[in-house]
Amino acid sequence: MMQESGPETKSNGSAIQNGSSSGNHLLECGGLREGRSNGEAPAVDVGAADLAHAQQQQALQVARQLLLQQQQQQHVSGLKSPKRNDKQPALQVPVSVAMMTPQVITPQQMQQILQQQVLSPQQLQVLLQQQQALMLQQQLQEFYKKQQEQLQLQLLQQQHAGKQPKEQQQVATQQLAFQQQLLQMQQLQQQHVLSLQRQGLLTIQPGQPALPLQPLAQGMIPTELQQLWKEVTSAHTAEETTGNNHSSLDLTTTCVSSSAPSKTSLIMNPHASTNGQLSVHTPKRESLSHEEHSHSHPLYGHGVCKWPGCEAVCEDFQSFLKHLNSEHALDDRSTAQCRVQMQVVQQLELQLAKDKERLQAMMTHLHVKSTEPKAAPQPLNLVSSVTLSKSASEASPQSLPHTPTTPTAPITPVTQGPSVITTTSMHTVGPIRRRYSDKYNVPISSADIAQNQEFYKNAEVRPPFTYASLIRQAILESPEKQLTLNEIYNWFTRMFAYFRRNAATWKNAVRHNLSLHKCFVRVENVKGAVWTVDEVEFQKRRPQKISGNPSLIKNMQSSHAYCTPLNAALQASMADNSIPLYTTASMGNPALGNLASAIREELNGAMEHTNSNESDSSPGRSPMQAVHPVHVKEEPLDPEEAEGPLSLVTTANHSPDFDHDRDYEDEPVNEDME
DNA sequence: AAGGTTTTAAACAGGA
DNA sequence: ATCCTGTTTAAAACCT
Repeated sequence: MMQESGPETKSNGSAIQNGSSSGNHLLECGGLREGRSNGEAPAVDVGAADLAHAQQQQALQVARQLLLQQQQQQHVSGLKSPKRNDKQPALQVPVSVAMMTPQVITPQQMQQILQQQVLSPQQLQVLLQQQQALMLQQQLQEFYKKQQEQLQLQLLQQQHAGKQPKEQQQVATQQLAFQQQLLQMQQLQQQHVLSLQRQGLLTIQPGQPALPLQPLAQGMIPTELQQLWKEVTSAHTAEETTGNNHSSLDLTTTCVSSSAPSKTSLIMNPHASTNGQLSVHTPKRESLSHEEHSHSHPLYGHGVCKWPGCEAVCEDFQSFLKHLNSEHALDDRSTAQCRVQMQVVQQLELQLAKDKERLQAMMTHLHVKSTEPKAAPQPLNLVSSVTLSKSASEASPQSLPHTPTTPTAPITPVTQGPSVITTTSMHTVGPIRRRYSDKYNVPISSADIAQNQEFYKNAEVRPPFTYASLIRQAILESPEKQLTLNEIYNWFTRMFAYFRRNAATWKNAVRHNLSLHKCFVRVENVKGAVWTVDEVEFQKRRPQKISGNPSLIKNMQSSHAYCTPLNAALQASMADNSIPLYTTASMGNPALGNLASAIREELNGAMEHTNSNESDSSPGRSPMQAVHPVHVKEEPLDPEEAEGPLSLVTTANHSPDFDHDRDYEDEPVNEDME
């Protein structure tokens, strides 16, 4: 029965085969996504192939025309136009182009494209995103016009009327509000794109000009707008609105507002430094000098001071620092600007939440048949760190397009175009058997850490941990540090949605692992047999070591030396005590940040390694970057983050969702077969 | 590139 | 006979 499943997949159909094979390549290298998206012909009946092709061409033609129009408009407006567009199909048009061109596809045009159903879902999606971006752009421009008019009116009034303090304050207030709105709109667009990217929806391929965030932001604001901003800021300074009653916010600390941008950049930069799949950064950014990287400062970039409205050119970081201290010292003006920025950030966060919600609704709507509802709000890193293509085809080889929740390989049924939104974009993923070290490179938004437990509980995504690690975790979480096989099963199904299907497969794997690894000890009990963990053996099993940060490792080393002979429980608690160190350190690391098991594991691995071979901390491993103190410094540890990973442990045993003794039905491996 | 690890599949045995 | 548990082998993928 199961024997058949493997071969059957391979000989199943060309569509599926193509999908999964290209999907595998996809996993390996983001650059190939491009090729895949292009070359991928919709899986249609051979008889209809020509017709479909013609239709697709037609729709592509429409899309190209629209984009050409956009380009022309953009050219007229004097903006830089990427040159590759005309050569590339709609899918590959850089979003930045669309972002800067105030042209929206009419509903009719969109309808046309949609009705044809021949644009690949990716193409549709890009178009959709462009439309959203364009709407935003239009809003911005309208807003700009209105504000400009208002402002000029007010300036006139100010000149002619007597300068009464009240009016002055009013004007200043409005100017501030204006600044705020401008910034908000500007950042909203960035944020919007960013959010799309973080959802895994928007993928900028490495091969094409990536969306230049910074230039984009600047490009979106007409020069006069910036001029206006400067006027406003200077006017504001002149008037010295110390009282500033327009804002109810109390600027208790400047770090509040400054930490927000810094956080943003922290979120973005790691993304940029991954495999390029989700890269937001520009090629230009990539080519920044090492010095610049080492001096990364949220207020400094591209040799320019990024203080709102400043843009002073600073040749190097030192001069920037000087500039910062001299021009943006703690005074009323800076304080006011900070306050504004604070509000901007707040609004953006609100807006982002709304947009995310909207996106979720959109995807749910477009993806009725194959959406995993919980998948969208998940941290991006998780998606990228987890499995799929391959695993899905292995785990449920017959997974057909209609499979409701299986995050399958990019199978692209022509009749369900939109479903690919999730299968390809959301789950653009790594190979199934990635080990922890891989995930060191995967960035995470620290705020999402706490959600991961819920995520794995609800999203059918393969957890990036080995069976052995999971089994061990299950056992260690139990009060007695021992579990029956069935209880281990239950833990798996309780904690991971992924293990609620294909039970035969993973249960077999669990048993296999229990038997295979010496670290799992079977203990005869009155009621039967239970499984325990021999921690020493477990550590022997994994000589994988954490390199780098010797101090950190050494820190734990001493305690570990005493702990080694202790039983699993003691060691586990010891590891728990050390977790905050690693939690902070693993900020940029989704997989490690998620589960305490992984943290413990790494912890133990590191200590084991250090104990057995102190001088041999192999350098040059990217993983350690995530554990490096510099990150600790940049991302202050906040309680929520520190407790994120632990929450899995602490909440695991009282999950109301599942009945402990109720085993999930063994779903046949071929559940997806007709 | 080799060797170790992990996953998946499967055969088999013993007990309930 | 069937299911569960446990062991073992094998192959492939993955990782260092």
